[in-house]
Amino acid sequence: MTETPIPNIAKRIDLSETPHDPKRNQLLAALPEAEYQRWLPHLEWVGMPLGQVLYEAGGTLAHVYFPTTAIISLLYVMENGASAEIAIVGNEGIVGISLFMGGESTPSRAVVQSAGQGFRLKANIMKDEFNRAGLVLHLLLRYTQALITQMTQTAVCNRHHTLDQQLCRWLLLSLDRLQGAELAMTQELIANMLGVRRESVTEAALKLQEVGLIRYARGHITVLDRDRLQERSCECYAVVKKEYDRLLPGTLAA
Amino acid sequence: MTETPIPNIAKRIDLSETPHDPKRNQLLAALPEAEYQRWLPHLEWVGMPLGQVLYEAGGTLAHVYFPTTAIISLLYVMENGASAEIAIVGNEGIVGISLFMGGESTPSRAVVQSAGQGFRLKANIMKDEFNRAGLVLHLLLRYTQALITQMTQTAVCNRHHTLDQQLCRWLLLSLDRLQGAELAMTQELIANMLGVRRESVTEAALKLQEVGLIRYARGHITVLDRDRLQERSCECYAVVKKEYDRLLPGTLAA
DNA sequence: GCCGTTATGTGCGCCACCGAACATACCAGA
DNA sequence: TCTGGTATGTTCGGTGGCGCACATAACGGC
Repeated sequence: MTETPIPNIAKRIDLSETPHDPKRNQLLAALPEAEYQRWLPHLEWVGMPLGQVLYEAGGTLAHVYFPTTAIISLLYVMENGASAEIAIVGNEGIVGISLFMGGESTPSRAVVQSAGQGFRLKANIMKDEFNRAGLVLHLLLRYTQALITQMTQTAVCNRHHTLDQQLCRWLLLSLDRLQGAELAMTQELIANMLGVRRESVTEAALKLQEVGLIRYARGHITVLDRDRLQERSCECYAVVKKEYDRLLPGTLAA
Repeated sequence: MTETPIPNIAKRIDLSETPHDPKRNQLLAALPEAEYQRWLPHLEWVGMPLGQVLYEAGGTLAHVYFPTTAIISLLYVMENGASAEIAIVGNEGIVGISLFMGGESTPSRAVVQSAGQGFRLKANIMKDEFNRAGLVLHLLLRYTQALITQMTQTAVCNRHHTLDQQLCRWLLLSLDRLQGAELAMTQELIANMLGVRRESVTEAALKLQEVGLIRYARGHITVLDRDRLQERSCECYAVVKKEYDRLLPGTLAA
């Protein structure tokens, strides 16, 4: 293959980049201006390197996270080490809903799936803001419902759809939470997310590459034809997308 | 087989039975007394026959439901008619969380999985009560988080576990939400819930019957050995159970 | 420019579940 | 007591994904 060489992750995504606008997180952007101004001094910019664990299953949450350019996976890891992704959170959302839902923890883990940046807010501040009720509360609950839909479709998809379809869905969900059409992601990692073998991902990815939907090269996927990817995907992607759009208009890109 | 004849559902569960105590729903029982007294006049007793659809995917919710003796399935039905259960709600919970979560509707359906009774509350009353914030809100949100855990485990279970294990999990979850050790449920219905073929359920149920864990007879399952059922189940059941107990102590039976 | 590491491609037997067609058994009502 | 519907049991070929063992290929540090 004679592709142009693709530099590695560390070079392409500069984690030391100067902090950018918190409003690149769509949930923060959707806040009423008064709340936003109140939060601003508490919003702490954070780099999110690939693989970083934002919180561990069962662990206490010290912060909630608002990704801007990073993507976070909510992952359940079983006793035997096998894993399955429950949902994907990007700049449309918030990581750590159990904090304001009242559980303080969840049995799942939050891992950086795609390196990038974000902001975080201390747990007690988040709780206080949430408990003021009003618009913030309702915004966060609507977001949570959208997240529930994503989890629901994950369950359905795991039950009924082929790996091919699931890979398409997963690429589309990830793409919606990123800028650009490229993903830095090895097949090994994708396999962990989808809860399948790495070899199975290889096979599925090869098929997509053969029909020209994506281009794959050592940890870098470029989506070449988003529309046909969507055609090939199962209905699950559309259901989730539609629900995010309905509950949080303008929040999701694409 | 020379079992004692088992009368059919209609005879065993008398839907015309006089209304019983709303506090048989554990969420209602967990309400502060002041709230409970305020809700009481609005709580409408309802019979819930097998198969009744409490709300349709995408439909507007006129009420929220508090099952007492009934069990409700949250079910996603795909375009091609295949289905998959997302979560089970019994007397520990409430059906219609999207009402107070702010979405008003969900892409999934709520169906009576086991006939029984319950109470319902008009949508606007529920919303008003929720928006008073305070204890009711936090109780409902903790419940929602427990429900999210159940959905999460459904996704994981669908991905990684055998039908045998899933059937055990499903029986245990259902049992926890019922009184007694008997379930009125055809294999066909269970197959719809688990999103598998009826024949596969037959096979799995036979195995369980052979080792003496259950007794199966034309739409009636009797669980004979709960402990061994749990041993045979995957970790998913325990994770869900533990999370309900943690978030809503004393709410789940067994 | 070499070399260990990491990422991807391939082959093989295996098994759980599918889809379909069919056989049996039980129940309910005429 | 017959009869039609409903619930359950059985069989068989097909297939998607698994587990394992390798082969290849690209990168990146020296």
